[in-house]
Amino acid sequence: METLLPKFDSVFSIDCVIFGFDEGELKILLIERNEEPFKDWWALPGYIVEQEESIDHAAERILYELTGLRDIYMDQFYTFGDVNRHPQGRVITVAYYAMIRLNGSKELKPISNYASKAVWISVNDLPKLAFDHEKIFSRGFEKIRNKISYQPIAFELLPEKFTLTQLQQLYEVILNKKLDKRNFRKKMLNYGILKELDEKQKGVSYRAAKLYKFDKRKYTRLFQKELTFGK
Amino acid sequence: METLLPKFDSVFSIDCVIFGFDEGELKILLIERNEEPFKDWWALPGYIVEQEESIDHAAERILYELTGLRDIYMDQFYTFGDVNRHPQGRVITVAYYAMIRLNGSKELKPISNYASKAVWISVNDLPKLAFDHEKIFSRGFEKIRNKISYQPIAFELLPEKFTLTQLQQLYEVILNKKLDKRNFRKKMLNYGILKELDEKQKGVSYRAAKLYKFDKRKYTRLFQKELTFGK
DNA sequence: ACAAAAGTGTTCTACGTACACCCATGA
DNA sequence: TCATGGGTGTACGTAGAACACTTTTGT
Repeated sequence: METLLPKFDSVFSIDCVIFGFDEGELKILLIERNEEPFKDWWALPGYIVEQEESIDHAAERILYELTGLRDIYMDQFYTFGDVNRHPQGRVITVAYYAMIRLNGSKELKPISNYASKAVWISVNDLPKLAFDHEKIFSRGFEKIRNKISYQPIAFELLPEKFTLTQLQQLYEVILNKKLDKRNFRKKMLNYGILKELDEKQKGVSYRAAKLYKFDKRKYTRLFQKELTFGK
Repeated sequence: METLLPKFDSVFSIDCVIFGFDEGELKILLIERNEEPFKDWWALPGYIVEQEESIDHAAERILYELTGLRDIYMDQFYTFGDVNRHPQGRVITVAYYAMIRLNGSKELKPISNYASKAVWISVNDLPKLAFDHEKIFSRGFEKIRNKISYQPIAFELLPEKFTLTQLQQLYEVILNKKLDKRNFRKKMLNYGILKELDEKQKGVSYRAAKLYKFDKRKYTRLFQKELTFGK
């Protein structure tokens, strides 16, 4: 391909804020870097975009390399382009968030070679992060906090079958406030996007709760537009 | 600066969707390119980010070169990174929108040399655009349509002193629907963020309307959070 | 006097919010 | 039988939505 474009010493990268919900806590996936710079620091999973790869594809690839998962809900949310954000040169990074169903079976398969390990860490308990990754995380968190109020993204984080209490807990940790149980349930059920199952929770030492499913079919039929959750 | 980073044939650029409101119409600023590729096509104003320049700075620079204006409301909204979006190589572009007070005096000072002219064109009457700029425009328009519902960005487009009818017209063109006059005025005035002036409209051949100002001081005092306009 | 837009209130409905107790289950 | 969360209803206040006529001003 002929190019008339000027050449700069510049690189694109992708960084991902990958959310999971487990044991009542909102977590993100962090890696421990085993490359300079910031070797041995915690960082968001991310890497350089390849020459012949779209940025969406790069985001999916990075997620796959770390988790073995495909077809995950991902969304681009901001691009960070300060001159000195990377100590070794000009790197502009496009940030994505993803939401993963942890399902108890949260085994990670880090196929990647740029991370010595990958772990889920509660968003309330994050270590210092490499580069400007704390800023990136904050902005991503703000984004989903915002989005959960008008889009049904919460269901991406829950197991397929969940109780209303689990759903409420998830809203509470993302919005960082207590919600009223009766009001929450009334509102949720009123939307008509939950399918009540004939099944109950198992293995709890108290009254078992009914299980529900997110009814995506009904959701898209009812709402071309948007909901307002969690307010 | 030592660099261990790989080198790609890749370039960052910025593209801007610059909105203005004039004669009851929402317009954007387009340039006619005088460089290949897409020479003589209409395009969004945009250019390559310089080596030692942040992307926010690049966006402001591009706006300044075309309009002579600084300190304008600008916001990054999406990054477009498909492999073949530029015919001459890999170009990832970060898109910004801006809002400009046209004020009748809408003279443009295109200091730039990559555009043979720049004009304001109604969003309802756009020509075919170069590259993927139609996609970029649509996404930017969607973004402000969304944002105007919960943030007071409309005032960035209006003259300092405006009538309630002008304000309503602006909401109507952005939201693309008719609003009820009485409800609109009641709601707007209830927020308490408009300052009623002792002045009236001039030069109209019918009953002159009261002029208002956006009271930014009151706005920030009242709302740490957000409003919901235009619904 | 006419044309054009300014300006103004009420009613109904829907939704958010506050609030506390009994129930079912497993240990 | 006890501990633990599951599950439920009412009353109030607020905000959005529907809806039409009179007033002012310049020509």
